[in-house]
Amino acid sequence: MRTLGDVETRELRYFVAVAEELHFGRAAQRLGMAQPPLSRAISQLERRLGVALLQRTSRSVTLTEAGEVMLHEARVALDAVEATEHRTRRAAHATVDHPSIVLATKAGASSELLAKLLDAYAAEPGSIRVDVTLCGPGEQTRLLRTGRADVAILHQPYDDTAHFDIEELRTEGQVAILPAGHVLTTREHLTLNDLADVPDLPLPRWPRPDGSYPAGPGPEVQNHTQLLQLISLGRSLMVSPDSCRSQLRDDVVAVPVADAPTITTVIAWPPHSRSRPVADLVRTALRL
Amino acid sequence: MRTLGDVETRELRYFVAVAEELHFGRAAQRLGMAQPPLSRAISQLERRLGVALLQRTSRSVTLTEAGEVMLHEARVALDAVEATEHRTRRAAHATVDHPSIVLATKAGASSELLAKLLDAYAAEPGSIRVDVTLCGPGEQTRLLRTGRADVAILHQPYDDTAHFDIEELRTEGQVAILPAGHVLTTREHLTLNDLADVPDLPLPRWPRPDGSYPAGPGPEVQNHTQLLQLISLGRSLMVSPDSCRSQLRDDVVAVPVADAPTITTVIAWPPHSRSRPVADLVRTALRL
DNA sequence: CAGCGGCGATACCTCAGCAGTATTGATGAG
DNA sequence: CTCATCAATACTGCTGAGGTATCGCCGCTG
Repeated sequence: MRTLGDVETRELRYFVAVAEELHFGRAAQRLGMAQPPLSRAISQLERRLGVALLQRTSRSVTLTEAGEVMLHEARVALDAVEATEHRTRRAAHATVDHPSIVLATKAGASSELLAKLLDAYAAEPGSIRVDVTLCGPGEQTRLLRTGRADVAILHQPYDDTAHFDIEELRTEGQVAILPAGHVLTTREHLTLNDLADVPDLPLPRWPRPDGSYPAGPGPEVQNHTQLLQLISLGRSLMVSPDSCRSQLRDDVVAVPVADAPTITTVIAWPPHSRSRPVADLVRTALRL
Repeated sequence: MRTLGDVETRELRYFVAVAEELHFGRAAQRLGMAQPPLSRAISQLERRLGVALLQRTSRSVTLTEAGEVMLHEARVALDAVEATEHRTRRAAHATVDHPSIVLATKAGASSELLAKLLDAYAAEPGSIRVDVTLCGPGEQTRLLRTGRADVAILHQPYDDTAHFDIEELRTEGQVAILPAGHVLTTREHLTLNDLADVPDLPLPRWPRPDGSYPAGPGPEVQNHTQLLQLISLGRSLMVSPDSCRSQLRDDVVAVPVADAPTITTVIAWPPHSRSRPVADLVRTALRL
């Protein structure tokens, strides 16, 4: 008989799968197992905790309030376990191989800032190799939480910085990127309201984490190059931090958006990091 | 055959036990199991990770660099798993029972501040019961990490706030608490150097987390009441935040210590807390 | 309203792998 | 050289995780 206080990661993974799918069959498939043992594992978990996590009818599965909490906490815990594995591996690797750190950043964002940072850090005494991982929006925090990256460049308020130590690097307003020659480009300033319903320039649709796209009129895009091309073709628009102006082609125009949220670029790292190189990199960033 | 990326909490618990004891036999005893399966489990873990965590001779066990990382990360991960369990239980409990939140604070610290906070919060609309857990120094952070508490009052720089969201409540200098009539009480200010080696007032010795005491000349103490009594008997001294003056008996005297680190009292909560009551409590604290 | 289909739970079985006992092998101390 | 200590190995037993077959519940449909 297993005692209380002995939850295994396997159980957490099972629960997260069911809680996300809200369907035992699909969850089992995703986990590469049969449905009955999954059902059993979940109800054992519930019995051991003495807590109902799911409300099941034969037609549907829903989360209880406690289940919602569990889902949230379990994701965090699983990330921490995964981070243990990755960071240990990387630590071992660093001792034999050349040490390096992994920096995660959103593709196409803050590139001059990043370039300056990497140059400045490389010039520091005792600096090591920095592997830059370009990832999709919102992916950086996950890499950092799961230990696949050591530092990340994030953008408040878009990215959730809750689990990290951060230092602010730069704060800037936002501009709308519009096709050259469009009516709106004649204005000095715009507001978000002006941009919400421009019939000929619908907002683009980005893929969700699972790869599907939300419904809507705008074009589906995977990256900023695509989007910029669509904008220059007069098919869409975007709102972006001020600093992106330096990289714009001349067939698009930037117009300040007065009431768009201010973007703060931050450098983030796991809260208990004891990595000397990470500390050096952060210090370098703050001196820029 | 278990695939990579499937570390179980059991393995982490085993590793932490061995890494802490640096002795397979004792670790096995602590885990309530025999030594051979523990040895096997650890070497399986190493093989699966492809990383040497321990250097064993038949006389001693030491951690490799990767092992140090693993120990640190594994503790964090295990706390997160434990937190999952506790918070889920508490969430379920809250829905049937009366909801409440648990506040952890160091015994004997910031009592007037805390009293004011609890009163002010109780007067708020929608406030719920607050269970106060008084714990030993440094214990608060563990309660918060493992989900046994929802908020804590911490004191920088003593407590490690790395894993939490915090708001500063108060900053204050420190004073030395001395027996009334002692020579040092005639001074306007003291320095830490003045206090380091007062032959008749040795610094007290507090228990370590495992219950043992460090060696030294000072008296062993378990709590502040004990220590205050020893001070009034002319056997010891202590350095404490300024605000403790209001609770002093008249047979001890407080003298400012010029170079002692400034103490910041902060309210801390887990970084991803979505608890409405916690947010209310923090807001109330900031308005004090 | 009866039959069908989808879905979670139950019953029962198999086997992987975890834990226990006994023993070996290595190494430092006396 | 011998003994004591401690981790690793060999072998065995059994718990419990996972698979298959099936049931029971319920919404849908003709």
